Amino acid sequence: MEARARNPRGEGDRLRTTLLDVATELLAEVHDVDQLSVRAVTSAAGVSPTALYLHFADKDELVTAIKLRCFAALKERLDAAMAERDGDPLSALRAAGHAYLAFAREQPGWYAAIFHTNFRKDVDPGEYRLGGDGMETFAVLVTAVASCLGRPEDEDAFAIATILWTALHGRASVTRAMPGFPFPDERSWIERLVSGMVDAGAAAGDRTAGSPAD
Amino acid sequence: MEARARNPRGEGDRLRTTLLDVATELLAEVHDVDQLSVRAVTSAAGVSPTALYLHFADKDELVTAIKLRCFAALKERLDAAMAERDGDPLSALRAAGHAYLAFAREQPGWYAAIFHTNFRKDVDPGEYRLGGDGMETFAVLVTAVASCLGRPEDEDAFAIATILWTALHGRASVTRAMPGFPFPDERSWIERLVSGMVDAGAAAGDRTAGSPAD
DNA sequence: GTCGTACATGTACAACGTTCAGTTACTGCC
DNA sequence: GGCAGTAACTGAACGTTGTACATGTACGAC
Repeated sequence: MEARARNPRGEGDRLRTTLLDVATELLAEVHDVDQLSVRAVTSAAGVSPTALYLHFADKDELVTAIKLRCFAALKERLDAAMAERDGDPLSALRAAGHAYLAFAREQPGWYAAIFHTNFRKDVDPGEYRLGGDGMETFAVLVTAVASCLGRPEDEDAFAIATILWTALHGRASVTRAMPGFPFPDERSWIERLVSGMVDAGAAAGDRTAGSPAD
Repeated sequence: MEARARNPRGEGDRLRTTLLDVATELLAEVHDVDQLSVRAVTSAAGVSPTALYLHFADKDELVTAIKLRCFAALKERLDAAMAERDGDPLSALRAAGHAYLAFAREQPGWYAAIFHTNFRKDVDPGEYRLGGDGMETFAVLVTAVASCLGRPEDEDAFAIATILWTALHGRASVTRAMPGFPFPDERSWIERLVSGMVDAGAAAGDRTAGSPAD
């Protein structure tokens, strides 16, 4: 829609960034990547539809790039929430849970993009992975769990972290798909989840390691 | 594609069933409702594309009907798994967990359909709900949790059941979106989840009710 | 000035969901 | 038997989608 001057020579990549900016912005409004059309993105960027293909092989590649951005935004939010409770790992874990659900609630389009699956039939299933930011973010969770347990980042901490994450994601996902579902209030639910799993982990650790309980 | 004789008078509704049958079957192959086109469904049913609109207002209504079927299939699977362990609620809970993940793994299209969100902008958000079968299925989970705790189906049992469900759904969803994620093996993961949450619930119950532990 | 190339645009196509007017064939009525 | 009525379905067409391919345009180097 907007008038736009062509980029100077050597600066063609600027359009790539612009397209990503615009697409991310639009995604915040439509709440679903499938609702985000190539034409809507390019037109909002002030460019012809086919200009997108100078910077992305197809829409899928655009979406993948958007996913990375959304993941980074989520990571930022979680990091901030946990940093506020630095020194109190249990409290940090709860804060992360609230931040996670808040992000999913307030930015449903971005959140959904992270978990979006493009099931083209010619897909290489091993291709899909947790992007760099993703694994880093998850590692923060594992660290927090480990320090709650007062133990190194072993398999137990990892397993507990996966349970916390999947439960949070599950609640976010169910809330989106079935807004009517009568979830318990967020605070008590997260409290139950976090302390339940951490306590179980601590008990298991005591049994195997023989370390004293607090 | 197939040749097809028109239905006799008064039996027009048969096509509705046929379309649902065919669509459900195709969905098992394509793994994504968005990949399921009206034309593919109608052509597989041996009928013109527009015939679908004699029985469904739009594709959305078709998808909604499919969702109900998929939910019923999931419920059937869970019921069967839990029935096998009748009398041992903890074991039944674990079996349900395995059955749940197995369903999501073996019928990804059906499973995804259950949680599919049609985010048309003219949506009534309160409209989306856990269908009849859905709430029933969940109620079974609540019952199992309650009998693990040896207590009535109170808020605790409900809250624990939501955590179990969301964690299971979360794992299924993450596995689909990020097949590379290194989850702990299913058996130990479910064991940790179920016993962790149930133990926590039992401990909390003891504290509030003062009933003896077993 | 004119040439090469980086940065785009314009046209076109097949597939999609959907609308609406039209066709087919069975049923009850005279 | 003929004919109207209607249930069951088709065909053509529209706007939108992702995308391929040919084309245009302006700037820096010679």
